[in-house]
Amino acid sequence: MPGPGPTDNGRMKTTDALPLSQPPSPRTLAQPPLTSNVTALPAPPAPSGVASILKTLAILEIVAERGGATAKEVSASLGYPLPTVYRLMQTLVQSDYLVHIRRERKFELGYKLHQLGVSLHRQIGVPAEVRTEIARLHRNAQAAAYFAVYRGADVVVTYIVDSPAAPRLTPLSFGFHEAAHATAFGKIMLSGMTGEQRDQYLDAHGLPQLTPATITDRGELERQLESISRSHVAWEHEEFVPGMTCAAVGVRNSAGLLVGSVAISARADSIAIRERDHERMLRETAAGLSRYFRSGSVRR
Amino acid sequence: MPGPGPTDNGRMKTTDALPLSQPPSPRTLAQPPLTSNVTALPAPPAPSGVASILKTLAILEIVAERGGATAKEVSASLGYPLPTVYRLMQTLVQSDYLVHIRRERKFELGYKLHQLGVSLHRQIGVPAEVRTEIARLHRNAQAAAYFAVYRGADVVVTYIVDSPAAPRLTPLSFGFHEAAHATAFGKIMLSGMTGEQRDQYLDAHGLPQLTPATITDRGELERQLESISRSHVAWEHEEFVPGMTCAAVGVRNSAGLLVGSVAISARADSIAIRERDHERMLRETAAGLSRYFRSGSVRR
DNA sequence: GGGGCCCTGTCACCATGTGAGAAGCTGCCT
DNA sequence: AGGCAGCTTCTCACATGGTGACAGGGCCCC
Repeated sequence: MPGPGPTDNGRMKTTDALPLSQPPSPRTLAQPPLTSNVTALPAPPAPSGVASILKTLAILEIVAERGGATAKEVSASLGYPLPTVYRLMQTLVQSDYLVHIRRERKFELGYKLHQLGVSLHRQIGVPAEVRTEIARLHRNAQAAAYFAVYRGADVVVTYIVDSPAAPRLTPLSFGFHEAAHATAFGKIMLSGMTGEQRDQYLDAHGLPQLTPATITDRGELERQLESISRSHVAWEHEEFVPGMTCAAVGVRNSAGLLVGSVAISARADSIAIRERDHERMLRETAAGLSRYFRSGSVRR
Repeated sequence: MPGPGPTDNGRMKTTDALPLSQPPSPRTLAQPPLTSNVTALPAPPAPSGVASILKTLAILEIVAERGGATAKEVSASLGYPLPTVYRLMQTLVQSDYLVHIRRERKFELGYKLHQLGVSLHRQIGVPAEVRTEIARLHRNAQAAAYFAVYRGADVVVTYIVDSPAAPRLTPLSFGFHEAAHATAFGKIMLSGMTGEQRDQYLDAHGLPQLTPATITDRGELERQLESISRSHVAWEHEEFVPGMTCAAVGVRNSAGLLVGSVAISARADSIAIRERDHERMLRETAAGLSRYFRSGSVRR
């Protein structure tokens, strides 16, 4: 068996069972080598949780990543014994989360995942007004345009309009909710939290260094958030993706609470010369959407 | 619906029918001993599979159906003890399949489901040529138009074009793969199988009666399939949805194998007068797509 | 301040999932 | 065709890991 290293046959704590190995989560990207000193940080995600379920979900994600996989491949890449893999996969097949394509001897994703994806979008529900305003912003600013909202404890991108000429930042897509400290819309949302909420959030997520310019010092971030809450606009210069810059403005509801934010991104050099223009367009879009969240109409 | 119900096809309406699902506490609950007599029914629910995973997936689906649910609601409607529900849901949260919205004390679907949905669509991958041809068929026939393919052991709808004036049959959407015996594209696919494959399929799925006109007799179905394999067109008159009728023609690849089928649906009365026209348009579309699957181009 | 929910621990039990081994089952190669 | 070499399913004894009653924080709302 091509298992990694010494196959621990005996009944041991299969501590390596951390199935979070492969998932293409942006969490694991951009690991600056740093000094390889053994940081005592409890970096590995807590292994808490029901093991068999984590295993099953890991299988699902492997199949998603590879665009279909055989049981053997799954067994090899996750290190689970073959009969276990079959049992778990059959359970997924039975519930329509996977499909077994016997002809090709492999498993692929099942249709239930389509339904769940649709349900997710329905739950998030971006109103048509938001969509048209973000599209308009994209056209006017000739930059990728985003809308993000609070959801639970996260800041989530819920709508994006871009084009080949003005593409989105690659890690950004619907559902993105990491790295608030390094994105413009993330900073807007952080600046709208109470100090306590912010502490809790930053404790949980940390300030990973994504580029050389990423703010990793808590004090510096706090100072910038302070200034953002006065100017009502957040900028981010190559702190998230090298060579790219972002700006965002908050959207508030009738109670004056921050409900979301509007953002644009563009190449750092191209946007620099037009900061004023871009800020104005952002502010106009945000004002229109704030009106919408107050009164149900974008028009003044 | 709650996945655990095997061979419960014909259950397609996504009504919010209370997920009675499986026995709440099958073992622990002391059953009134007497009544155990009979019920020699072959135990319709075959709860084969890993129980904890079925429970977890059932939770996921409850949250999807209701558009968010509290742990208590889940516990009540599935009959699982509260701590168990919390444990399972937290595991899902940890893997981004659920999100816990503390403010509203409820759980909603997580972003991983979006990624998985996207992966599913990528795996199924409907070519642009198919999309444009189906759209053209919809316009010309002024009827909802469908494309379905084999996938594993199923016949799956992968693309639909409809409009308010010519809406799709309500249970039909991307990923639909039930009731092959009652749909036109299903009949086309069944007619392209070997007798053995067909037997296996029908044994597994049965011929549930969906409307008064549904063919539920295996012999009658076989006879009709026979005739379909000669005429190369399948009709279905109110066998799937009352008042609606469907027609389908197969699409073949260079090896002459059936790879998919094209279908349209319309009100039974409106389509009746133009059967010839509709058949012709279906045949033209199917021929074009067959050319595409043979040579990579729709054009002759 | 108090009461009523949510939510999260703790813990002993034992049902449940686990994984080695081996037997079906295909389809491929010779 | 035969036989082989995978893939897939089954069986079974074991102890692990999940389970669920209970109880203790935490939070909001009355």
